Amino acid sequence: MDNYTAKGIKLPKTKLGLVKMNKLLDAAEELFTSKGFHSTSISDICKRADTAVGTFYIYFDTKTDVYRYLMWKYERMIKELLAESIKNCKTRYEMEREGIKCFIRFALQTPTVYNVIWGSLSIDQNLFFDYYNSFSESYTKALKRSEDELCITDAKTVAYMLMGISNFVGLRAIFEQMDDGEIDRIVDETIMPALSNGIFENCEK
Amino acid sequence: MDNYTAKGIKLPKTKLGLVKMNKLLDAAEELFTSKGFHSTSISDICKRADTAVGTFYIYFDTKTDVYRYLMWKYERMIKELLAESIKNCKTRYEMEREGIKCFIRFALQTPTVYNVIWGSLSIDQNLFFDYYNSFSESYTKALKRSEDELCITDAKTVAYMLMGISNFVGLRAIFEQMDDGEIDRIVDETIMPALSNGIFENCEK
DNA sequence: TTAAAAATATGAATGTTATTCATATTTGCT
DNA sequence: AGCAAATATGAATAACATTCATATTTTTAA
Repeated sequence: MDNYTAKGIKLPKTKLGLVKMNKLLDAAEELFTSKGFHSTSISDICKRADTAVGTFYIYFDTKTDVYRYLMWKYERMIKELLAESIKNCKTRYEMEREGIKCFIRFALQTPTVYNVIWGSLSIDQNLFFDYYNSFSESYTKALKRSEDELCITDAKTVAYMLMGISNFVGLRAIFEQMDDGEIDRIVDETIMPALSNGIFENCEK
Repeated sequence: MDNYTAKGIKLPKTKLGLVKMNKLLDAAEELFTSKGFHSTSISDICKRADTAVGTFYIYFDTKTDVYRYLMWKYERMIKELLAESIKNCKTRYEMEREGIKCFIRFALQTPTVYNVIWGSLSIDQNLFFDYYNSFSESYTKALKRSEDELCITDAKTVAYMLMGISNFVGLRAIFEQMDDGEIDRIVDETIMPALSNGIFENCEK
């Protein structure tokens, strides 16, 4: 098995190797962002990284493995950002507000996160499944920890609802190129009131 | 311009042509959903449809155009199912309840809808963008028509929230292979109460 | 019914891409 | 320095999307 990580990536053993590999990863990320995964060729990546095609295959088994690596990177990044964003929150309400804002801001800055995560469906369904399973599990646990602040009976369904809201409003933020002010307004004035009072007329105002 | 539709598809003018084109469409749909877009080759499609490669290009400009046609078909199918599901509803509350149930049931029966719609991100971002733009516009208009039954100020954001909820709970229904009874229970006992009263403890019970 | 015109069918040819491989160069170690 | 391991290289391979010149079938209209 040599030096393989779990991600189809073979780690370099010299400084030169590390430099080359990072140049390849950066080039791939930049090109996936601007041109998309499938219209980026390996030779595009290698040209931008000043590297021969063969070198690419020293570090990555396939083009998909670069993708897999990116997905793993995004998962870590999002979890860290979310943890950081709610670290000073006192209530579950505040945590939801800050978590949702954080996710939407991240989506706007990193729109390729949708390409990578949702695009995994066309590459390996297990990647997609594992990603959302891991995410919904964390979210469900967090909601259960705050059970006394919530009036819900099925935390897992609520976790999926909240993930859906963040993801789809994040999508809209990208479509409409919102700025941070607009995100704050939408979360504070529409999403949080809806989560507090519901959306129907007979609810508390 | 000849005989092109808006979808990169050139319609046949004879019965033979229509038969061939439909065979190609059916073959493509089966292969895209089972193997995915990128691992399905034109020659795979043509083999399954008993057709020469060149014939494919009489009816479709590119492989992506077949995909575009499939997305358009799903879009129509979902919109028709939704319209049908709410046709006897009196209130917006009932419409949301039935619409959400309908979508989740459809997702469960047709899990490939996620592969096709979300997978479009890795094929042509415009496909994805157009799909959700069209959907959110319809949803927003519907919400505005029921404005007096809702306590919302930003219908478009709420439309995205509701799409997010349906899509993500639909995803969970697939992950956990729910049956129709479980879908009803989740919608009736968790989603609709959350949409009526919110999810936080201080809300109306 | 029939022949010309239009539509459709065909698969070999073209250019591009992901991946492999034999060979050359560089690095780390003693 | 000198040797082995690691890394670099780009031409070669195979598979693919798309094109095209040619053959066959269908429609049109006399």
